[in-house]
Amino acid sequence: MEQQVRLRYAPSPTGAQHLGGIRTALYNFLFVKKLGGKLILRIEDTDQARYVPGAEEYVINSCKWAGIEFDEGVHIGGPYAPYRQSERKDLYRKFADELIEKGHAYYAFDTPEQLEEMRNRMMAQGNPSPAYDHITRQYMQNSVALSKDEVDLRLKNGEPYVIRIKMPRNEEIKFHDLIRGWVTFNSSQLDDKVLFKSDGMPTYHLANVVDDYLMKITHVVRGEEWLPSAPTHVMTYKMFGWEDVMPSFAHLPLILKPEGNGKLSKRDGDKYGFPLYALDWKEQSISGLKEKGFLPEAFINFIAFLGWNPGTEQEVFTKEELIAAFSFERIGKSGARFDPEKAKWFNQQHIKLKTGEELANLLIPYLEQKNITFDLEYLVKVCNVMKDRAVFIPDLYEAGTYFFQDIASYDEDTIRKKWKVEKREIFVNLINKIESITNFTEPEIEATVKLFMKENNIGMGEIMPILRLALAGGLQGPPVFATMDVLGKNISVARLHKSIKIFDNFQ
RNA sequence: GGCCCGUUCAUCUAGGGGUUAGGAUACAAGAUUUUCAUUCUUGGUACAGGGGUUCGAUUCCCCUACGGGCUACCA
Repeated sequence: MEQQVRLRYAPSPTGAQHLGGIRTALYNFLFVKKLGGKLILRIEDTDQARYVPGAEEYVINSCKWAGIEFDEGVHIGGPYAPYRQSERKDLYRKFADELIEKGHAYYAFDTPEQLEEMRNRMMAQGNPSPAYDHITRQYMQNSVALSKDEVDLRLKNGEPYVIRIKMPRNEEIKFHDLIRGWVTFNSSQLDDKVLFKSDGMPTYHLANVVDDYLMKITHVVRGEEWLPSAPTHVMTYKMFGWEDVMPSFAHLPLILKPEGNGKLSKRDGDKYGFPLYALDWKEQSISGLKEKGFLPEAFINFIAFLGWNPGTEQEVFTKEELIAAFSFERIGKSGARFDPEKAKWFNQQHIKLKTGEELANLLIPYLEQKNITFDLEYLVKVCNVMKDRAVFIPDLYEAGTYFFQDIASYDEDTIRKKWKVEKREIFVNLINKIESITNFTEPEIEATVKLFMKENNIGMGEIMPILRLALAGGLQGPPVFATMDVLGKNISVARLHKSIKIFDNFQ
């Protein structure tokens, strides 16, 4: 019988999680949904020095907004609780001890100063990257180099120590990566990583392997920055005798900065004039795509395409479609640069997919924040006529403020260009005609105005810009008749009358 | 420096021993629209370089270059 697919997203709460982090969560989610498995949210907070309060909530909220749902995790519990490594602290020690008993790990008493000295000495000898490895360990303060009596004494005296993995010499470590295929390392190149710190906490390397084992994780999907330490993890599984249940690995290509070199980093913040995060986090001076007016559907669609593609020409995907189309085989191997322009296009596409009602509901929080009052039914109408003109949600309002308040300012240059005094009388007649419409709807208005133009033998170009100017103050916007329909008869007519007075100033 | 992973238009990418190397974004031009936006049409720009293997290489192999990651009692 097939083992149930279980994946985990395991961020460390050291700051705001950017696009890359959410993309990792998303790929985990898509795969789990496609295969009907479980997704776990585990918090890897073994480094108390780097802990940032609020980071955990930020991750949870970001995922929630993006529509990434978990089946188990720190925020919802589950059969393998607790899901926060700091709360699992007591359970790691015995695994470290087990490795020591098996001869796969050892105590190391070296102080930070001694380690520093070792590195300086080796660098002075021409070694640019000194490592605590199978050679170095023989000359250091540890239970491999020291006598048993000495070690026992130090332990008895309560000397601080760490537990290091005893990486074997010259062994080939080969593992299959779902994205990269077979990857090979030689154990002699690997160092004796610390598994258990002197503060009583495990390091990532131990906690990660132990928890994945305990939580029956079947696939480890994480960023490419983990590839160099993957062989250490593979070796750890082997040392525990867990090879038969070792998860599959998938190391994702990194997301690169919009400009310049390097991977996207937590410290990139807002420096590109475009949010690189899902949500605002004011205390950390971080602004989010949500607050910018991104739709979560567009957000996941876009980040999914950063490194993955379906192999077809379809680009606009709903969440369900992404789940159906997703596979690791179609993830690329090279890093992808984040492109704000393409991101905007995705948002525009998803806005077009929404109904006026849906858009109105998304716009409401923005309007409330700006203290703009509105009628829901009216708002829906505005959204319907504005949606082809919006890239971000606030554009629905910002590109058509004249739907909500008096015209703030008229485009004077255009008035000078389009307004002809000799047409004044005919324009007044047209206004009267419009005022006489009883059924004030787009088709009615259009029929009336067009009939008027025909009777008076005037062209569209002579009258439409004037109407638009009178109703919207400028030359952009939805079709004039639709605009009047939305505005309603009272306001439309009032603005037309008022415009005459304004135009009169431009003889 | 060492180890590992990469390299197709400006960007995201498809493709794969013989193709006019395809799509999308951005950009430009045109059409539609009374305007803007939408939509549609058209256009330019890409297989990092050098060696092999082969009748033939962008595709397979090697080397070089370039890019990236890692190189902590951080994850």
